[in-house]
Amino acid sequence: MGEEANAAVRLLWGPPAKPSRGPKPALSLGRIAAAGIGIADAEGLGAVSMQKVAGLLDFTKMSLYRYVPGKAELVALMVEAAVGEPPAAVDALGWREQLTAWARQLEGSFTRHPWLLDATVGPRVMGPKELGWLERVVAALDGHRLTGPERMDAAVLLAGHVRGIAEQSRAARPDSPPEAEFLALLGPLVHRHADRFPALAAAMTAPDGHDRALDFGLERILDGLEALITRRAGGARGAGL
Amino acid sequence: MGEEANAAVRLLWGPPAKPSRGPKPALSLGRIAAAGIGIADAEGLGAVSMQKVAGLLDFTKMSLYRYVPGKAELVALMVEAAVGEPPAAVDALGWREQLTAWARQLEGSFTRHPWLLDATVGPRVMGPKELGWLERVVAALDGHRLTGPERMDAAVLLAGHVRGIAEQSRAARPDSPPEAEFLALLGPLVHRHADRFPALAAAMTAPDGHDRALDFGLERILDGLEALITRRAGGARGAGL
DNA sequence: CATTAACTGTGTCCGATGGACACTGTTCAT
DNA sequence: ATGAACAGTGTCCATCGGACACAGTTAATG
Repeated sequence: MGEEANAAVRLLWGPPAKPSRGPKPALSLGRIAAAGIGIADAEGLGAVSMQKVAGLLDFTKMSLYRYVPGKAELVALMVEAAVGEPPAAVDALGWREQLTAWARQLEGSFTRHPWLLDATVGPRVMGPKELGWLERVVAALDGHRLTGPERMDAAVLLAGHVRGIAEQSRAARPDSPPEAEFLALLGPLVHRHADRFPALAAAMTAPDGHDRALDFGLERILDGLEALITRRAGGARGAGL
Repeated sequence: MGEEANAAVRLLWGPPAKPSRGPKPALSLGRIAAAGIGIADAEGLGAVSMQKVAGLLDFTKMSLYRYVPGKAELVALMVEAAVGEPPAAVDALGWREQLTAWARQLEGSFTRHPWLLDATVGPRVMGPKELGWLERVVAALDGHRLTGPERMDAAVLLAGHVRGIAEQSRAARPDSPPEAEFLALLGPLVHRHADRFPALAAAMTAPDGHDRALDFGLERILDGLEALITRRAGGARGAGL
């Protein structure tokens, strides 16, 4: 059990390379991942196939299997390379500012590589960079009397929000590899059935720009966290535990 | 453009059936969707193929195409059937209680049908039931001086949180169709590289039960929304606009 | 009642996918 | 120099979604 998972771990966490006997590898994990990212950026994750990646590098499909155990691991490498390094911790800033910058940067990654949304669903092995992003959130919340699980939960909350915003703004974008006008389809649909969706019909005026939408949720979350932090800091001791 | 999208709209929103001339259809959209859901529940969304669905109904693969234009629309039907009806609005309850119940019920749907997480990524046409869920959030926030886009943003925020929690708790479940022990893999990984992830290593004690994790984020979000609502209600008029 | 047009389900075929496996050729350690 | 380890290739396979032509069935029409 977990053979394949361990293979992914070795790829993402293992040593960068080991000198060996035979001919020198003409390819590298980095080049393979970059080729995959190029395809995914241009045509979506669904267009990434072993054939296309190999073709882009002027190699045969099967040669890739010398470097990567399978497609899942290829995608894992692509994700790890595409999320990039997490933003550096700036101790001078407060936790609110740090988390705000974190969320904006993460949203930027999702915008640059929309397929990241598809590639990061479901149980998977996270690479060091992806874990680094998580680390930054938890670290920013250190020293505020939040328990370990609470800090983790806050990170999940923040990441989930950014994901949701990125997904929504991707659907609204008119380019996108798959199709388009889904938002243009949704508007008339809601208004045509305004009797069944009165609140929606009333609320759907202009679709909030995704910057606004990101900031709205972000400020609600941070306000909620701040309330918890100040409550813990020393304020009312009566609020049970 | 949008031909296929319109086909999906017709399937999800169109009339239930129209009496016609030829032989009576032996199948129905409902049965087909149910068969697909059965497979997805048991083996994951990836295991859902036209062949398997047809086989489960003792039909040929191609017969399904008489009912459904393609696999994307099949999945759309499955989603619409699996999310189920949104919780009824209980006017007696406050918005906090309504949204809490909403989030818990949605999380329940994701738990019952983990593949919903995979099926609801990316731009797609939403069915009436899925839209109904959205409607309930927006309706619950009516009458609190929030703008239309703000209420929509709040819905996205809430839905994103539930998604995030569901995804995390799916990864932690030991059954799951694809693989397992990803969380069991993550723990040792973090602690082995505790130098690179000090905050994570400190915070990763016990993985918060998913009930706790859901409620944590939920309360932060609701606190944040409440702060905004009371601020709008009439309090400080000095907070610009 | 006979005809006909519409509709349903099936069989066959296709291109593309991920992957297994055996094979040739290259290179380094001995 | 020789042999083991390794890189890249070619061939093959099951499975996928889907196109298309066809035969069987049924209801509306005369």
